[in-house]
Amino acid sequence: MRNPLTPLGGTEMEVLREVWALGQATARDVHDRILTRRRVAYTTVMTVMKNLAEKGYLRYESEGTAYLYSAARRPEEVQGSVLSGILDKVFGGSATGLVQALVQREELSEADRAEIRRLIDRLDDDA
Amino acid sequence: MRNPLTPLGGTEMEVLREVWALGQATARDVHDRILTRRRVAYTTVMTVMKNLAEKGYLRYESEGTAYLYSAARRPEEVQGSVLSGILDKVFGGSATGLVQALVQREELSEADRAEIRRLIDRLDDDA
DNA sequence: CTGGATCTACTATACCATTAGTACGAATCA
DNA sequence: TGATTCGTACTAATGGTATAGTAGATCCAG
Repeated sequence: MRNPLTPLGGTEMEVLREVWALGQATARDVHDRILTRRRVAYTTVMTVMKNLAEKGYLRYESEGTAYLYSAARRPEEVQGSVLSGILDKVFGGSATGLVQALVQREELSEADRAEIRRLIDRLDDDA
Repeated sequence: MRNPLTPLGGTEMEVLREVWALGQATARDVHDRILTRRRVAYTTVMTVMKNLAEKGYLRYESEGTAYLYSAARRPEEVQGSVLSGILDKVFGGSATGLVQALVQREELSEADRAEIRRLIDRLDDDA
């Protein structure tokens, strides 16, 4: 797409999250984990991982015959950039609008609410 | 894409937001507004609006020779569904993780922080 | 040392958003 | 009324993610 809403697709994100969870992973490792949720070909995972490496989201090194992949970017960085895009393009830059959408749609536990308050309060302290 | 991260593309979202802002709008209206930001052909906007209507995001009625479009879904509904997808696929369902990404990346004003606190506190009251 | 398993590289296809051109009908204006 | 403007319908190219098959290399077990 020439004007995407997000820099990554759904399968790319899914694979990236598995690599983050595993630390280091071969295509086989990631494929095995994804198979617990849905059916997808091993070669599909391979292709996606290669693409992610080309885009700079993953690195790899040879481990015997296979490639051992690891993340080239921290989760916070990637998640942040995806969210920033959504904030701008979907919420017109309104952070409060985004939070409103969040609390209207998701059930937040008491612990969630406390944690969010803590995150906000910490901003005040730093300021 | 067979497994998109969001149900709408960037241009679709851009057009939809213009229709929300205008209430009712022809392709010409939307095109004019988008042109203030970037160059795009009139027919492109037309195609996107037709697609949005097919997907159920817009309705239209004849107004003379042109079509007068209006939103078929409320902003909160569409924004909420986009955000839910992101929450699941990017943040693994962690609302606090999402908020953390938000506050780490965006500068929030005092007013923003107060508003967010208010949104959270209101959940407590309802409970 | 050979056969099956495993892995990568290469190739290919489908889908879909984005982008836009062309043709033709309708309305409007001079 | 003839020409120009405007609008839609149709057509289509383009790019990129998602998906996967096949061929060939390599490795391990027997």
